[in-house]
Amino acid sequence: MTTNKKEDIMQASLMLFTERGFDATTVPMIAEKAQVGAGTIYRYFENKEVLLNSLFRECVGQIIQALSDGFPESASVREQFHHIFHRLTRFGQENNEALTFIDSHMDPRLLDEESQSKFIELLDFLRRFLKRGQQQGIIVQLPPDALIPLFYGPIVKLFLVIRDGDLKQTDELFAGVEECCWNALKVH
Amino acid sequence: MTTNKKEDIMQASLMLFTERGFDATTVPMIAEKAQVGAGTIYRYFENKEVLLNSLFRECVGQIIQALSDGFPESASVREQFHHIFHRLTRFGQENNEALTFIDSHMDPRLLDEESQSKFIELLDFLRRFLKRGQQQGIIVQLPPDALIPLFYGPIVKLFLVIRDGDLKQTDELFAGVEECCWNALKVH
Amino acid sequence: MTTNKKEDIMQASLMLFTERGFDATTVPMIAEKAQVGAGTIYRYFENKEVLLNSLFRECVGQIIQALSDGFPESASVREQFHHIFHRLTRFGQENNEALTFIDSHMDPRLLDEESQSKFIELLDFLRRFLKRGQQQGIIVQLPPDALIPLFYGPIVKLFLVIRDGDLKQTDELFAGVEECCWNALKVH
Amino acid sequence: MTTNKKEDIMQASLMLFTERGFDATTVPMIAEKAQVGAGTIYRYFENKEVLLNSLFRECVGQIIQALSDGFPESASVREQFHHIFHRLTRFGQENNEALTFIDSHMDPRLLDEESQSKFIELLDFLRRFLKRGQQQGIIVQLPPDALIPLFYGPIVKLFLVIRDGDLKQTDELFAGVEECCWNALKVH
DNA sequence: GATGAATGAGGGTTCATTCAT
DNA sequence: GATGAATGAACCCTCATTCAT
Repeated sequence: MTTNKKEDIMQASLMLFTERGFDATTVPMIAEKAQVGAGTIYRYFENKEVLLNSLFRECVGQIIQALSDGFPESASVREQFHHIFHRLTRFGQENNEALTFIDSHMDPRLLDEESQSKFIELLDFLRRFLKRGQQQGIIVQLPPDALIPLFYGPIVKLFLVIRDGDLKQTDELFAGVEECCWNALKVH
Repeated sequence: MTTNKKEDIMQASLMLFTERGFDATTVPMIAEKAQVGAGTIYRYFENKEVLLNSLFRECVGQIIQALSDGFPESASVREQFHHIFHRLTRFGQENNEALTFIDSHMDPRLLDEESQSKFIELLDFLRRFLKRGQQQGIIVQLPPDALIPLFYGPIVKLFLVIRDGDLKQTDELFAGVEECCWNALKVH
Repeated sequence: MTTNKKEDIMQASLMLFTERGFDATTVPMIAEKAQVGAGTIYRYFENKEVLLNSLFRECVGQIIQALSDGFPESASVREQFHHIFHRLTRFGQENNEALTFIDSHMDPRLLDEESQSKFIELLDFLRRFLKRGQQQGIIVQLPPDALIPLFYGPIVKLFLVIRDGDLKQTDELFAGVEECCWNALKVH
Repeated sequence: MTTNKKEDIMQASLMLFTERGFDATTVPMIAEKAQVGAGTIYRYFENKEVLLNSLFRECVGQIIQALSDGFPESASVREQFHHIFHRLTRFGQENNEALTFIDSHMDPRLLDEESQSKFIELLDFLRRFLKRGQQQGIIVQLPPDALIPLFYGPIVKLFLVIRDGDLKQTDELFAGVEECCWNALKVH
């Protein structure tokens, strides 16, 4: 089977968009990294913006998948949080760019309706978890949208710091940060 | 007194860079918003990139100023954290763009040495605070660079959510988030 | 076979640079005359200045070629001078712009090292000829750099006058001028 | 008396136009060299092009003056040529730029009617001299416009070589070149 | 299907010229 | 009269996109 060009293009864009940003990434750059002709990209994606949106949806979808898959519905809130945190960091470790890419391309000027909906789907998953925790009196009573930044923000930033080489990713580190984030959320 | 054009240009750029990003902001856009001719911008800034760096340094400097000014050197770690959190959120409230602008333009491709140093100055201020707290056994023993995201990240994200209109900024909200962030940092 | 765009661009630039000068020639002008898109020029030449230098080197190279090719090494000084004068004027007749172009673009602000070297190569060819003539006591004892203007200058100017339509180019004219130039050089 | 600003501006332009060419010389450059404000230039000259033309006419006028003044109407052709050659080189020595400036700015796109007429006046002076010499059978029978390059061209080029520092200007040099040029013109 | 040469709209930037001081 | 800050037209150049091969 021939190598999957569409996959190559998406992989190359992901790296370049993450590294340089959408605007600073040129189509020829993507073509070169993906080892395809520039015109080939237009066979798979209507234009650069559509490519971005496909990529964005794909990445967000993967995260939602990672979070939903095997989610311990009936476990304790703490255990559910562990699942979320663990899956998020594992995803980040396996696919370092995706997390950063999503975070730095959440621009309504670039994302279409569908991409934005997809991201809201992710937020809703997190909101639901938080609300259940609040109903059980375990998670602090603040608007969920104010709570999400308390663990999602640190995770994203953490991978940025790691990527810059300023921090080594170890299980201890993630365990420590998880504990901190949980302390941020839980009622004391 | 004549209006200060340089100030107008910086103000306009700040808003546009924050809103659209550096690359998606054109010089004519800045000129129009600042109500000056496009050429005028080049009387004050060598080029668009220099303008970005001036702005970046200015904003980071203001934050450092806000944090250092009246910092309670001899107060408790908790009180010092309150100072930092309060000044940061007050700065964000008074100057909503600046915080977001800095966070979204920390690109080594765009920032020169001096700008990066200036930002490190800010990080060092926060690192010193965290280390003192750790020496007193009050703040958890994790690398400071892993701790900074635990309160700096949420604050930045919070203002993004606020700017998108999804959340109203109230004293209660900030007080609540401060408590959460402190819980994330402190030893339990 | 497709038309050679690079060749078209060089031909168009040669005419325009000669007619209007480098600074007064815009890239769109070149594109229009060469019947290519403006962007196409940048596929073949890094920028306008590189185009100028390519053109300059090409033209100087052609002259050197025309002079060296079949140069009568063992003939008399007079015959060698005839060769030089004849080839120079024939070159000027066949390629009217090139001579004028070179003469009017010998600007160290525009020419790079390599272009300047190439021109020195041409000068050296002429200097060597003059020195041999001086050693044989046939050409007057003045610095070669003062002698070159005595025949190279008039030839260039002659083609300027011709181009302005003030003079018709005939064999008699060139023969007459050659005789004059030789009289300028030779010991009487 | 205050320093003559108009004179300063012309002097500064002469140097810059000669050194860099008309197009590569900016009005602020002239202002700085002339030690006046940029706006001041427009008090004396309608625009940059008018300044060029004033300068051109002034320089050509000075040469005509230098040639006409004390011209030995009734002397021999050889003596008349000596007068012309001597005055031209003396002018070049005293005012190195002017000669080069004129030669490199003889562009119909830049010069107005009047400037071109003024230059024709200079040419006519030279043409008259040549025709008289031809009538006396002393100067070769070629179109005067083909003869002028034989001594005017070398003189201009000579000062270029001198300015580039490749040749020292001495009386012997000029005497030698004069002899050569005369040999080019005279009937043998 | 795949390519990359070609295009031209639109960006950053310069600079001749104006005009309020 | 003199100034130089301000302007905006016009430059050079980039790059998303097309299309002949």
